[in-house]
Amino acid sequence: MGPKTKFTREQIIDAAFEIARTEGIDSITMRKIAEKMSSSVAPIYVNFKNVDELNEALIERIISISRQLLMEENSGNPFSDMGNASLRFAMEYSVIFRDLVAKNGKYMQDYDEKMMPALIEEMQKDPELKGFTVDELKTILLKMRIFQLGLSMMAANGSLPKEYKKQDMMDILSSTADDVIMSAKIRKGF
Amino acid sequence: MGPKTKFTREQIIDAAFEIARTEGIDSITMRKIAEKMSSSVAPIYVNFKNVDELNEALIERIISISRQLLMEENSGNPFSDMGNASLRFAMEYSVIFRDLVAKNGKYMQDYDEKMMPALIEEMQKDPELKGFTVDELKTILLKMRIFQLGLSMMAANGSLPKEYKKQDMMDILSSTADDVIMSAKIRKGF
DNA sequence: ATTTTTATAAAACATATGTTATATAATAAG
DNA sequence: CTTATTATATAACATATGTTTTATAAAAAT
Repeated sequence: MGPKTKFTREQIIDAAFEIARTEGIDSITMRKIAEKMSSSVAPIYVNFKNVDELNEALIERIISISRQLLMEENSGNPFSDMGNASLRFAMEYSVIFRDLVAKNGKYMQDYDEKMMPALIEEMQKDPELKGFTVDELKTILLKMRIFQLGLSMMAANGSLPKEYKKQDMMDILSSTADDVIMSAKIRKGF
Repeated sequence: MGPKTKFTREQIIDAAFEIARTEGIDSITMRKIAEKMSSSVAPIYVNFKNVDELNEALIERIISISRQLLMEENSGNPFSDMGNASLRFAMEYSVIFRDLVAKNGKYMQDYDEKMMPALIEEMQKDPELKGFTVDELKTILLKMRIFQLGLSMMAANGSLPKEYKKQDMMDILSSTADDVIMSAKIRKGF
């Protein structure tokens, strides 16, 4: 029933991901993928109807990797976990991170909106955050999501101070979280 | 000495900018520019050696517009002015803003590094910020730059809450600035 | 008035890229 | 062993795009 398969769907996605990682998603071409696998473009078209379908598979792969990074974080503090996972992704896959943030509000947005309710729930359990209304918690969360995006973006762009290491980034993230929460408490009169 | 010029360098940059504004910088092509001007590509090559030179001119135009936006802000508070200018740019030219942040750490970076010393100086004059060391001021400034980038990015991506207007964005920016400064004071024992 | 210069248009050229068609050979089915 | 299937390579095709060439006409210089 035909010769043995030499190039699998996964290998093709691997090659595409590697190009995206180093040169950016827009730099992917069928011929480049083939070259990276030392094949022709034929195996690609056996596994994918066209370039759009391949891109979908690539996005899935990227999402799966980001999910993996998040699962590897387990401090117990979901804020911190999401911040660290986001930072790690932004640093390890900076080109892709920039592409995603710039091009696709969509995926990020869906992802965020899916996480929001769970995060609010987690916050409500946090003794540190007792006494806040849901609206107040939402504001705190929004501020932190904004800061986290800015921080990850700067990390990906290399526009943080040169001496900044990952730990410094995590520190400033956590310090700003403290700022926001402490100020919210003071405003409430705690 | 030749027929009257029908298409000036400025008109060409205008057309390129309009394409960048609506479709993104990468979507600019010589033929699209020509079509927008109802000309052939010939006038473009009279005014620019090649596409790289045109892109340089476009970047200059973009920088000049962002400078213009900043000059139009004059609250007296340089923080607030930069934040508002950044937000306005992100909202009015969201596609270009995303392109710039994603592709060109370079320009943004040069710009930021040029502004930093002036901003630190302004902060030292602010009575609100009396008593902080330069390093402490730098940390406050960094936090605010990070937040501002995240906020502008979210504004450009439309990923802020739907009901958020520009005023709400300016409010949350200013509120977070308060958070950061208030917390810094408390840490110092003020 | 003639010539020269040059802004523009139109077409051609070179290259890149997605996609499809064709040929080949390896494997399974009979 | 023969045939059918199919994974792969190669080449071809269609389109997009940067750039150059050629032709034309308008303005200036002579």
